Amino acid sequence: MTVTLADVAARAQVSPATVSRVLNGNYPVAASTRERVLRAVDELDYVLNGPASALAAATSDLVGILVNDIADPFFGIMASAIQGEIGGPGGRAGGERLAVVCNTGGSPERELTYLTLLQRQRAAAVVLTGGAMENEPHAAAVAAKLRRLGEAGTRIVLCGRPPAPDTSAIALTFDNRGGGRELTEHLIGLGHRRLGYIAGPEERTTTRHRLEGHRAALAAAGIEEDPRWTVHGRYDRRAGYEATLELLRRDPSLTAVVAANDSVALGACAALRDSGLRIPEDVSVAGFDDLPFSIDAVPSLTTVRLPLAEAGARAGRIAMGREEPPPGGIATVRGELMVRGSSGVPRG
Amino acid sequence: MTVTLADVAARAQVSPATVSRVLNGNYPVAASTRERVLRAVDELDYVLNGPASALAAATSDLVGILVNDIADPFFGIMASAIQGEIGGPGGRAGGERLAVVCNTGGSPERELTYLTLLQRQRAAAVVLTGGAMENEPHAAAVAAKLRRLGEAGTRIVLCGRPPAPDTSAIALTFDNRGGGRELTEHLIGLGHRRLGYIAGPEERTTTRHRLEGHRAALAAAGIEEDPRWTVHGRYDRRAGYEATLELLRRDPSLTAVVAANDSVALGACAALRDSGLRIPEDVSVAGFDDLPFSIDAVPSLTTVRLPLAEAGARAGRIAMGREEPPPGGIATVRGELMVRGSSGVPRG
DNA sequence: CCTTGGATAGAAAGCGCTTGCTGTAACGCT
DNA sequence: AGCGTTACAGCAAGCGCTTTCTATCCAAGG
Repeated sequence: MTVTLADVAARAQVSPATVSRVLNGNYPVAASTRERVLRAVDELDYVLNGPASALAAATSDLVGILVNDIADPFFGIMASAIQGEIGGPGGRAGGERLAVVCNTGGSPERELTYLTLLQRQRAAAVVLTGGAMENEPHAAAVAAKLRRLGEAGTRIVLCGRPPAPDTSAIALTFDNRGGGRELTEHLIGLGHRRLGYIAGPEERTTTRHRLEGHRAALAAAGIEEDPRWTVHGRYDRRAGYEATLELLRRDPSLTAVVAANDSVALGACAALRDSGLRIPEDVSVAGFDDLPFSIDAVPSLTTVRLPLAEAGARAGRIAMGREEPPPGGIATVRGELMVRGSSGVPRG
Repeated sequence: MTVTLADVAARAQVSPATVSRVLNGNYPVAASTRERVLRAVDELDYVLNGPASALAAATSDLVGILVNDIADPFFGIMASAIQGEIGGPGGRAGGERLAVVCNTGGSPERELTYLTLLQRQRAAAVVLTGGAMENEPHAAAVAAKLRRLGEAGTRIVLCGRPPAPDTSAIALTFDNRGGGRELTEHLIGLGHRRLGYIAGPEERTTTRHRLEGHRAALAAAGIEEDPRWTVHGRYDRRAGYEATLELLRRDPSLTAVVAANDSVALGACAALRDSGLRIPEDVSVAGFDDLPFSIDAVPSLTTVRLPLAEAGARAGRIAMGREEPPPGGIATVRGELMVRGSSGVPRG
């Protein structure tokens, strides 16, 4: 049936142990023997049995990447960068590791399920991307899971996610608060005093941090915030569209709309246009993340650029043990304000 | 150290065999025993050892999804849909399957590497998304790999990819040719006679099929194509921008630009604007795929909608054996022309 | 009251690979 | 020449689980 190590060994006239060692290249094997073995492997078209190998060696070459929404380029870009650092050489058995992307869809249960599945597969490393849920029992469950994974030797890296105390997880955290604050300061600097804010889903750290930054900027400028100015919704275009209509209904005098991210901002732009308002003459709009399409919006989007690819690559290297973790296991990744056409001086 | 089946068995005062049977639920176990076992599992916080299980049972619960570019929503949307159908119950051991997304980056070598890795893991199924390379030796290598995977019992589904003859692969193919033709017919119908075409990378089936559709429409309308009107590039915004400038340089009298996909079209729009041309008054633009952001372009993009999520979901179900494959193992998925603001009657 | 059979539970043989330990040549040194 | 080394190669013991076959118990049938 399927070719096994023993078959290769027989064909190469050596013991299975020798074949294994040739394949793993972690033990001296005479060049002539190695060649004979490799030829046999080739001739028989042998493919290592991953599970058997993982069982015997008590390690696997699987690396898990958890994302909230794989259809969102925010995660896609990070995942791509992470995977780019993982696919390369550096491991056992041909130096290939299987980087796998798991889509939680933002669901706490699926997040835990995937972590269990990865634990079951004895993953070599796990990278969790994006914000975390602020739901206490869930957070505790995740922390417990991470602790157990860490104890089992799985390296854990958080990319764009707040640190997980009491775990061995390395955290590369985005400075969402700082970025949010800078963005709103920019708008205030232009003269805006009545700013709507379209926040992401509640109970997410990203949502809260960006909103806190926004409010900090308002407070620093002595602007008293009107509760009507904040609406929560999902992190997508549709939510931005609807939230904007709602904001306009609540207070038509708003001169700026700050969105939780770029997709939401795009929806906001559409809603404003459909309401007959010009951007930025009537209302300024700002996003967050600076995804590739943001520059193509008309007018192009003022936003905060997050170095997603760089952060992902770094997370990937750390997960592979190819880069030193930051001191204290925590690093903050800052965003950069990108001022573009969608923000301007308010009318009147 | 780590908890094993035997530990659970000891705690529940049963044999390991019984624990295994409780966990897999494929053999009668008295309710009282089952409960005792489950309690022990819970108390010890036991997690099955995936590799050991896969080895003993000669099957695994891994499902691979190959994508060309995970940062591109085109693939993200499909991957998300596929995964949505796979994550659910229906398998062994808790009914969870690990759907893993592998990013080939469009590289033939990585595609083969990933297929080998999945073969090594004895994946339960593999879904390949997106166009294939038209490089003969590579195509043959992939076909051989797929054949071997199929023989090993791995179910194979192609989603948005042409059929692979002589393999057991089920194919859900996008009608790129038909879509391309319809799109160009629309533009011709508006009165355009000089149409630039920004094609994707050569050697890809998707690129060729869309281009063939375009040319078929031109031919049907009796328009002789000028070789200067076609430029090849990558499937991203940047390539679209540059290709458009090149097209304009070659023939400033073009009245329409057809792009290989929406991202490219967005880049084309930017280039046209930067060249001082209005859309669609001076030049019409069309894309392909109808990704979520396309409707937010200004003007919104005329394009061909591909039912990515539906096709992905179907592919996922077929991969899980929960839906009958189409007759002959091949189904064609049609696109739908979406006429929007970026296409109009040519000037003059 | 013994037999028959259904329902469970256990014993044990692997699944295919890795690796510590045990040979065994060939080599270099005094 | 004799002996310690070095450099490979092989043996065999698992890794933790699944599953076939067998054993046991008990209720029902004769």
